[in-house]
Amino acid sequence: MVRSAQPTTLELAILGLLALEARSGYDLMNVFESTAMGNYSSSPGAIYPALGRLEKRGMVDGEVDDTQRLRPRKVFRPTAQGEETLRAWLRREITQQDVRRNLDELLLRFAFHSLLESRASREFLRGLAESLEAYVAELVRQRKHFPAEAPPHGRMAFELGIENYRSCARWARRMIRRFEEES
Amino acid sequence: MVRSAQPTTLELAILGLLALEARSGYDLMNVFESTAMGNYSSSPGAIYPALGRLEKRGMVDGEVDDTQRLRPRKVFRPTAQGEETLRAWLRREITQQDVRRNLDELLLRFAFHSLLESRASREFLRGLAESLEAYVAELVRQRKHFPAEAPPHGRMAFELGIENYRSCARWARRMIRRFEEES
DNA sequence: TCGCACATGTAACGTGTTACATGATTCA
DNA sequence: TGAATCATGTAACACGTTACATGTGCGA
Repeated sequence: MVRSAQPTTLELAILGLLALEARSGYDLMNVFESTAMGNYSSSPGAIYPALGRLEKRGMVDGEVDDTQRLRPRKVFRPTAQGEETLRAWLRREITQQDVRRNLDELLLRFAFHSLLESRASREFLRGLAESLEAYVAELVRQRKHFPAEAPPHGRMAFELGIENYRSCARWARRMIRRFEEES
Repeated sequence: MVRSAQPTTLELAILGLLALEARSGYDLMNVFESTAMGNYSSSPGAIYPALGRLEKRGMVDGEVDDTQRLRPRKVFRPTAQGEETLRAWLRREITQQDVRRNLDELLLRFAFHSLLESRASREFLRGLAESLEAYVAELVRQRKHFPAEAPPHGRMAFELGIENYRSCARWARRMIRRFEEES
């Protein structure tokens, strides 16, 4: 239970997956390899050390399962402290920084929002939509002042960037509406 | 001119920027900090060592400029070998791997395609669109076999992922058309 | 004289990547 | 017997992050 440096994204992704369902390191590797979470890297050299760190910090708890005929597996689940850390991460205020540099992480966070009350999700989505819309507005402003001699391909890539942020914002608004219809 | 390990994305981004225009480390920091290339991290602790590595490998060439009244700047431009490495990167075949895990890098590559003939860009875009469409098809297949008990928020995030890949594919197709209209 | 913009760097540290090592069980 | 799948790990290495250190000239 060592002093807790703030967890890496991989550690938080692992924590989230374990909160949904107890898993072994091998299970986690498969999730990262086969599902759309693939951008968070699998490979034993990342997973096992991350699990070790989480265990050392008292975030997860491993239990050996040798009921199966194969090599015994070590199945992890989050501790109370781990759950708390996870929830704190899920609830964290959305900053402009996050939207600019860590949009993927924000979406990962949202993916685990099933662990929170639906009220929290709605607030999260609202914050996300607002930050995205603000950022899009800024990008559009930047585009206006693009120097004429700027390379055309750079400009095209920039257009795509704007479009993606926009479509993400629309998605967030749509999800908010979906939540409101449900209640 | 040491044995050349394959360059990191940051190194290639730097190489591309220098190919567009000779710059100092400080200039590069500003580009990464103020433009939409912000996801590639600025900060002297990344830029200067990267420039050092590129110089050591004979990819870039630094020249001290003390015509200005301020502290002398070291302005870099790519060597012939650096340009070659850059072009090889820009032309590299697009793999499914790239689309899944490094879409950002692909877009960065496209942003520097002004350095190539427009024929190469069209081929790049075609490859990109095809890979994206194949990946979207696979994701849609995955979605069909989603277990019913899968957390709803994860599913929603997954939907956004599909949408983004789709919108990127549409962008690529649109850019191809734009190139064709020009010629 | 103080702070700011310009400008270049270094050192410690943690983490992901790659590659390797091991071990049990099942099936061809 | 050998390959495949299940399963857990370690070691070297390179890179980015953070924080620190330094130096110049200009304007308030």
